[in-house]
Amino acid sequence: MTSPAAPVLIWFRQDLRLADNPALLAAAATGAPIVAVYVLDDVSPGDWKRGAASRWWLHHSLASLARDIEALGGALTLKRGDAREVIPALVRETGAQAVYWNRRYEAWARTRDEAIKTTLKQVRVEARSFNGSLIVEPWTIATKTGAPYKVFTPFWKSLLAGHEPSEPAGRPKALNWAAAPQGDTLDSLALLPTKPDWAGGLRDAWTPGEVSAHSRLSAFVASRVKAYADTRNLPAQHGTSRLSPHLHFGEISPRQVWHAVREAGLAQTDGGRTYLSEIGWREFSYNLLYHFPELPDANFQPRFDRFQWTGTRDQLGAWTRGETGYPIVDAGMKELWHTGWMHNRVRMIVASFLIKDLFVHWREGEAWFWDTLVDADLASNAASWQWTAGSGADAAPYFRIFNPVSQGEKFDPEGTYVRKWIPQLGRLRGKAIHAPWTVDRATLARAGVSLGTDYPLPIVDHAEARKAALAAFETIKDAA
DNA sequence: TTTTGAGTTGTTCGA
DNA sequence: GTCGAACAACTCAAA
Repeated sequence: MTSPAAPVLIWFRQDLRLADNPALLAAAATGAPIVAVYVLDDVSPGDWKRGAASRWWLHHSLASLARDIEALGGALTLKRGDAREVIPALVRETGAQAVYWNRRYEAWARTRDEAIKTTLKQVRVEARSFNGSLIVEPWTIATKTGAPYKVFTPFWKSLLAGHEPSEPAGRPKALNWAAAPQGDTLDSLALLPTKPDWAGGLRDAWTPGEVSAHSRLSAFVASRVKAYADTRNLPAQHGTSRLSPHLHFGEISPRQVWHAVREAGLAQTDGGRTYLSEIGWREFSYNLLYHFPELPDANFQPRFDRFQWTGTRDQLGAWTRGETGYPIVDAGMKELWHTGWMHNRVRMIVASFLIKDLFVHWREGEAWFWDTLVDADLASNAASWQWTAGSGADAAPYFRIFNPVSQGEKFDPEGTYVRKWIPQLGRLRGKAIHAPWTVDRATLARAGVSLGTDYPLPIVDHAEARKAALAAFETIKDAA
């Protein structure tokens, strides 16, 4: 089926945008009519099945992409099922001459995509993949000896030295659409929560989609990049870009982000450099995931296999519910639960607490984040949890144990963030709000707080937990 | 091949 | 209150 009118199928995945989309641009450049498809594939083996918050986002992002495509006279076909069957079936149905997509880097996705490529080639259908979500492909950056980088700083220097991204492309000027095949309705994909509908907080906090991604980026570049180096650590302030879910779903590309910062003349400022290095961490995480595909599942440093994770289900439960008795930890867990997102500084605090105060395996934290974050990303999530645990590449040193009280005092000095998410502590003043168990009864009473009733007592003693953690890490040192 | 300097995000203690 | 050192040892990456 290679008549001149045979369509090109563009398979959308985590690139839910029209601008700067290499696969879409290449499809448009062929001049052939286009069939646009998204496949909800929950059945490919090895898949980390998308979590609930992420599904909510996906629903709205797909709705947004479908609207944008319709505005250009086309239609987005939705399908659910095993992509290894769905894509070839769509090719047969539409008589497509080619399938184009942007790459993904998870082990299961790579295996699946390779299989699809093979299937398509057997029936003489062209299959082409593109880089739509990274500044550099993970196989392009290597040390002098050709090995993948395992340390962030040299990785990032190497990228900056020779791999600055080219100018992002715009939307394709004109798209020639083929008749869209029959698909499933968005509602039938059942991506939204029903009973109960817990997504109210997500709706208040976010607007998925390409247009919204760009307004967030513009607002961030216009007003907050300059001070980013100083304000990014303050969870009560809106100092970060909050682009993570948009980047995860490919509603915006890192190349577009990079150029927006550069166009504004901020790339060489403290704020700009610091911010772009966060994009660098995203790249680095993908680099790690690509070269070490087991990163989400296994300790990067095998000696951590000996670590005794003695935390209990109850402790994990208290952490997930935000009932640890440490206000900055609990505030973060509440923010996550209600908005599907948590400020990065607080992510580090809660992660350190789960691992080093509660001795719960980092994979439990990874799994909870996977289910509850709208920006849940296999590469970033895995790399970050292993970093905190100390089990990862270029990981935090074992003695870096966050003190939840001093972190609260340092980064939420007015207690504004805690007050927002734990209103029952709202009338405590000064440092008291970060350590209510240290406050005398009279003061607590005046603030209307009854510890153990309105708000839990600490479930562990941090000072003791810290000592225990240091001792535990001692036991997994490599034998001399 | 060997050597050398470095390595996101912290805390505590003692001067 | 502020400051520097100690907290380990190891691995990485380049010279």
